Amino acid sequence: MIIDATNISKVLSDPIRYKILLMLMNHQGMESLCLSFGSEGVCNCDIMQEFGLIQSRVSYHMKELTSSGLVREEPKGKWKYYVLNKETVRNYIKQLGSDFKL
Amino acid sequence: MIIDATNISKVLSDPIRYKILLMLMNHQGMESLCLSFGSEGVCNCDIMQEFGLIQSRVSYHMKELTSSGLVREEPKGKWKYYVLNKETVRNYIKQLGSDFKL
DNA sequence: TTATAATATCAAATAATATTGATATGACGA
DNA sequence: TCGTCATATCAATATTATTTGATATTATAA
Repeated sequence: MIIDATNISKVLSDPIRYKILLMLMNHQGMESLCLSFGSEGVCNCDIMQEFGLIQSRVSYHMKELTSSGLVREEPKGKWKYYVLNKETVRNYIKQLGSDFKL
Repeated sequence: MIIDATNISKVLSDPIRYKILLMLMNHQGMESLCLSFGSEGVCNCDIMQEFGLIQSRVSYHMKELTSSGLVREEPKGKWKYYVLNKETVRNYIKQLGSDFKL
C-alpha cells in the first residue's frame, strides 16, 4: 500500500479530526450513541453531538478522513457509520520509520 | 517528554519541510555541502541550494522545524547547522501508537 | 408517491499558513 | 572599527484550509 506521509500528516494535524479519530478508536465495536437507533459504530450525528459541531462541518472533516484512508465508511440505510482504519495509521508509522530509519 | 501529536503532524505536513527532514536524515554525520566550508552537518545555505529556495523561506521553515523539536540547531560561528532529532519522531510515533492502541 | 431524516455539496466568508522582498541583526575577519 | 556574509524578522501578498448557511441528494417509511 502506498502512503503519502505528508498527506496523512495534514489530515492528522487538525485537532478536531484527531479527536474524531480518537472517538472512533474508543468506540470500536460499541453501540452507536445515535439516539434513534442502536446500531454498531459511530455515525455523523454521534460526532455532531459529541463535539457540538454542525452537520456540514462534520461532513467536511469526515470526507477528509475517509479520502485519506484513515477512516472507512459503512453506509447502512440512510446512515453512514465510520470506522477507524488502523491499517492506515500503521502504514503511516511504517513509512515514517523507514524514511527516518528508526 | 510531552508530544503534541497534531502539532508535529502539522509540521510534517508541508512537503518542503518533509524533504528537508529527509535531507537531514541522509546527511547524518556527513560533510556539509556548503561550498565555503567543510564542517559537519547541514546548514541553511545547503538547503537553499538543494531545493532552490530563497533564504527567508528556508529560515521560516527551519524555525518551524526547530520549534517543534524535530530539528536541533548547532550554531557554529556565523553558520547554523541543523540536525534531525530522531527522538521527536520516535516520540511522535509512540504517541500515535498509544493513542490508537497499535 | 410524498414527507422526512441523514448526509453531501456549494459558494461565500473567514482564518491560518506560506511566500516574497526588504531590512535588521549578529558573527566574523581584515 | 568597518565591511561582509549568514541568518532572522517584518510587512505585504498569495495560497490553502476551515467554517458557515443554503440547497441538493439519497434512503426510507408512511
